[in-house]
Amino acid sequence: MADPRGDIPELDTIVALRLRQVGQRLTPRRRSLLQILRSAIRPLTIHEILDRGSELAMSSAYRNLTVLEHAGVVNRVITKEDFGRYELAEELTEHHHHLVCSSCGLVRDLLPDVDAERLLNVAMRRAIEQGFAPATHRLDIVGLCADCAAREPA
Amino acid sequence: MADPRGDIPELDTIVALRLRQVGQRLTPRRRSLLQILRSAIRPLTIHEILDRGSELAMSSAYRNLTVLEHAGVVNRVITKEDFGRYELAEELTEHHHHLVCSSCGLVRDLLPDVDAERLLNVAMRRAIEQGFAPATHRLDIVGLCADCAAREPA
DNA sequence: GACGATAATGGGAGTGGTTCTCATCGTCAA
DNA sequence: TTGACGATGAGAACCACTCCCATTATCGTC
Repeated sequence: MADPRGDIPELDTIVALRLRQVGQRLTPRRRSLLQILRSAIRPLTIHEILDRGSELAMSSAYRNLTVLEHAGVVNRVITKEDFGRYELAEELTEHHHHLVCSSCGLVRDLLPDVDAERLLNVAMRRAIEQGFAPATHRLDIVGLCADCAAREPA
Repeated sequence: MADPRGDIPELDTIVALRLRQVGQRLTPRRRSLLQILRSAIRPLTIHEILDRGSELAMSSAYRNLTVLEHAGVVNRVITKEDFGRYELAEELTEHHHHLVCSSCGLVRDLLPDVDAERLLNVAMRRAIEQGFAPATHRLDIVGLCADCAAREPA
């Protein structure tokens, strides 16, 4: 029922707290960046962000996204494309995976199911055995989106 | 017993075939690139490749890695670092996942286990339900490597 | 083995995403 | 109001990567 990207009343409060913990403030620019990311249904590129954000300098966008990422409220998503995409951190939305189209570069969110996540813990445990301290994971399903699959019969 | 990165007698044969299928040849440069990747225990950056490959121009390295990737024998790995890493395609080694250190950027291979793969099949099936045609997947376990964990008590 | 067509190579210039610099502006406390 | 300090924005700088093109190697054919 509740859309995970919908209203999170205390989002500002949470974000302000996180920022304060790393010695940063919640400025108007940062608030509008979060607003833009919150209303998106997929990770956005810098240009998509600038298009939606009025009066936002590119340098400020990059700088603030980095600050927000460091504060743990924004996540930089990496794909096969040669530029980054940004989304709200999972803790502020929901843990999810990505569908990545290898043809057109489209990235779409995919909510995982409970059973799948449980299985993943096994992989985490094996990481620990190797001296690694796992914090989270990234799962991308790579293939062709519906549009590209229709276009490429191969 | 058998090290997955060890000798694969017909590697050249397989690679030559794959290249021919996309209208390319197995040249000395490409052979040496494969040799370098084969002897590595983790995905290599361009600079690591150039350091190990004598007399290899950067433009040729990039061009040939792209050709090899297109032929399906090399895989470009993306991390949080702002440059790519290359490894032999899974079909020539073994399907595996990556441990990615969020602090120092280290990438290490992790052989998957049956349960983890089962999870992925679940995720793939759900991708199909959404009109997506999955071809492969990427699973990264993100956290702190042993060295960074020791350095950062947090 | 020589020749010609075609592809591969390598150096350097070009491209574009991202970061850095710094002068200016805004914010907050006193 | 003032002063200190952080945030902002415009553009320069940076760097991974790609493109261009003259040179060189490869392969089939005579």
